[in-house]
Amino acid sequence: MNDYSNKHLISINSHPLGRPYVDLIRNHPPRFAVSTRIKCVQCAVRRTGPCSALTTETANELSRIVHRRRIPAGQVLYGGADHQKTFSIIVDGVVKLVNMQPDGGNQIVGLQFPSDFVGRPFADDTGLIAEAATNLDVCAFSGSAFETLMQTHPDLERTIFKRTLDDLDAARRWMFMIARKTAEERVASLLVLIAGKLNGDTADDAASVSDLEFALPLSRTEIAECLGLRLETVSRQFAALKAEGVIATGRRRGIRVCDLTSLAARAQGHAQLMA
Amino acid sequence: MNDYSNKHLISINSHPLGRPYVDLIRNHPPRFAVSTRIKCVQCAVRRTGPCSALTTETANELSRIVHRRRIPAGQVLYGGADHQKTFSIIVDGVVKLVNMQPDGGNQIVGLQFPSDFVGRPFADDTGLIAEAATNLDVCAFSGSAFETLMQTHPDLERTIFKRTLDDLDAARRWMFMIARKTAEERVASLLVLIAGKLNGDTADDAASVSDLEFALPLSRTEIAECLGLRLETVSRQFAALKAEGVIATGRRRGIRVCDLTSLAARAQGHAQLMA
DNA sequence: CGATGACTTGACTGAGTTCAAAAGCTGTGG
DNA sequence: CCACAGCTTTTGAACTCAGTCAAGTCATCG
Repeated sequence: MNDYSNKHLISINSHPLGRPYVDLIRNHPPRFAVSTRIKCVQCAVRRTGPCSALTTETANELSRIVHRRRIPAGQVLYGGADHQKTFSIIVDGVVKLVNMQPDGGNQIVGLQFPSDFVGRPFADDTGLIAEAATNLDVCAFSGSAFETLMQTHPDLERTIFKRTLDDLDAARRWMFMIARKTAEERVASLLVLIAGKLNGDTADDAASVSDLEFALPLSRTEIAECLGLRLETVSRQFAALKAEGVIATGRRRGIRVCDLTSLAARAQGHAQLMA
Repeated sequence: MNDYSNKHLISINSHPLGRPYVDLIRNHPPRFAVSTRIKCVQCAVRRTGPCSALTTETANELSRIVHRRRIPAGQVLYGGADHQKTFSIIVDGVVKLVNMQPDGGNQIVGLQFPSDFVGRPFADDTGLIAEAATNLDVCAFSGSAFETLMQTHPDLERTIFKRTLDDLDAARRWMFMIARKTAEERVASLLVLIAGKLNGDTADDAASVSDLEFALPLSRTEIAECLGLRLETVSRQFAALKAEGVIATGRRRGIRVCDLTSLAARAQGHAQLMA
């Protein structure tokens, strides 16, 4: 047993994801985006990303216009003041889609994880911005080059189309969650979602119960903005889950899911059915 | 002044939309869907529907596989038990997209109006169903024929792609509304949305203030399911808006927006700023 | 007419918000 | 190393908006 406890702590370095989340969490001095050409063969998301669905010919065309970039947390990928149109495929890190309101209250309307596509073809401003929630590794494409490529390669367009349809389904499921669930159910749902995404949705539930720990990519405020709650409410729900041994929290947004089954049950509103 | 009052009534027949909503509201004995071939030139949505964006060649191909149908309120267009895959373009009426939950509480996650495209390419079950909220006139396409046509006609696929992106934006805006607004703001927002859609979003706000009346395509229960509220709450908000002279209600879901400016202000949460 | 279903109204309750204060974490500079 | 500032997060207590339960009204149709 390691030093994770209900009271504190953990060495995040040892979390099972094997991804440099420690790196992502610390507020590095925002360095300039590093742009390099990389080989897709080495890519962490080459099996699950949009590029995996393309013909080799299209994939080659894509790789010709791509730049691998590191993007610091907080940077805007699209939308907002500067409408520099770029498209990205997330290799590592999390992006939040935010509906910014002049009068303060922001609403996070979507999260994008590694292998997700980020961008809005065919429109410049939809009132949304995409912002790096953590430091990011992305494959970035200039807007014009990418849209041109979409025109000439129907398989690319169809791939993005399918992802858009999936995003739409996800948005509607999310909407249900916000509209109908209690605070506990919402928090549990988000934790299940994030835990699943950060594990690549690979682990079957039973097997991964033992040591599902990771660093939350979002602050309490951001979680609240996701769920349509106040940050105090989110904090209280975390405290409740912790008190019941369902989760444990560590330093610096470290979190361990101690009982995924129970957490998933709570996400569905069956807290009382548990032991 | 007609017989619309704060207490009651109106002749819905005379509403300014010029559409057969009276017909839609009465519960006709559900007749079998009438299937006919029609000429697109006569189509009420030929300027705004997806078909308007196609090359004449593609439009001709489309018109070859289309059937105009009347669909009674309550019928499911896709999803649910029978996954008969069809795609439709709404000519008249309103479709609701419902997230059905086994434990009762449904959530309406989207509304589709005349000229909107209804269907889910590339997937059979997404947990959603599309149901006619009113009687419907639609252009219906068999799933296989339509998807084949999409494969061979990129302009068709792109048109649907663009609509999907718009739907996604709309879904996310809606999400914001549900997550952050008060009951009054939600009800006002929905009324503004519906009023706009039923007028084809043509009238500029100021001009149409005088006589914006129409028949609500949704019951109180459905409105509540849209907004993440209970029907009692919706009813109370209607009562409040009526008491303040912002709207007037008529028989059989008839409604008149007496003060669109005030209604829009309330939708934004500025009720107190009004006179 | 009386039955059925949609809508309204009332009284009470409670989950989540709001306001306020304290505690924890992280980085800085002496 | 400690003290401090600027954060985020936690905790507490009072309040409020919308939910819940329960009648009651209205509309439509057989």
